[in-house]
Amino acid sequence: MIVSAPHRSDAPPRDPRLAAVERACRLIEHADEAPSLAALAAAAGLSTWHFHRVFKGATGVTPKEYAAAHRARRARAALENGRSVTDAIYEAGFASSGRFYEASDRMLGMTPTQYRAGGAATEIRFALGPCSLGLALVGQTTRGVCTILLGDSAAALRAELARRFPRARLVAGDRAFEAVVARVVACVETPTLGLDLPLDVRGTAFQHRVWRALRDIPAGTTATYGEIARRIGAPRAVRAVAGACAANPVAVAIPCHRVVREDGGLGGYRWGLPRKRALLSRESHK
DNA sequence: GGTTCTCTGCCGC
DNA sequence: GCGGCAGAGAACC
Repeated sequence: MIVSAPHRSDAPPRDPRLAAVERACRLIEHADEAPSLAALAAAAGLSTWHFHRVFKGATGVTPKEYAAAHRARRARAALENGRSVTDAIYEAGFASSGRFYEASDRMLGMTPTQYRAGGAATEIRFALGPCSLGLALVGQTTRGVCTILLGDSAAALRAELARRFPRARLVAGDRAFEAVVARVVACVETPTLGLDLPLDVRGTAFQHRVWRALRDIPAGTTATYGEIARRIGAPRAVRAVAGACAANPVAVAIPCHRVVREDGGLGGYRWGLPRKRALLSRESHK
């Protein structure tokens, strides 16, 4: 899901600008090569600059990001259908194989050949560590920390890990890995420390924007969902922001607990409101 | 490494 | 609400 874009089957949106954005999305999806900003704007009957703003306001991502995400989706689909890597490059509309390989790391998290083989090559080391909020499960790929889950039951956390990474090979962490867990636990106990470990988080372009904005919220302060939406330049995407917060794969490292409701309420928290409350109170007293 | 394209902040209508 | 510019940065060749 890249945008909360309206679907074709619905009644046509009353807002003609939304309709124009929708048409632009379809244009991007059906073109062999991503249409230029100027072409999209012309089709929408707006200036390039204004079209760009309207598009981003409605979808939360820029036309280019939308096109890139769509291209990535096409490449994934082609590879999943067992096409050769060369075919996938062609079908997804990449200009050259060099670009494709360059992009594939971000897009697939692995080389295209590995992805085609079912992603079995991804290995995630993980371990559980006790902390004052219960248990923390930390998972790490060769690139960085890919998941931090909080909970009370080791079995439930392991199940959650397997559910999130159904194709990965899950390997119990060794002694060396304990250090990583310790760092994460320290970050839970003293959230103001932050986590200086590399992260390996996958998400849509929109989710990455939100997550980046969350990491910019200073410890000890909070922001509202609406503020985050404005900071990423998508003031109307408040609900989508909340969705991206909920999809945060690395608790505490990306401080989604610092996002609260406009009315002063805490809002929700994937790992339970008591944990959100505890984290916030810890930060405010430092 | 130069050029083109994208993106955003700002202003004017 | 919309157009337009400037300037920075990214993408491209």
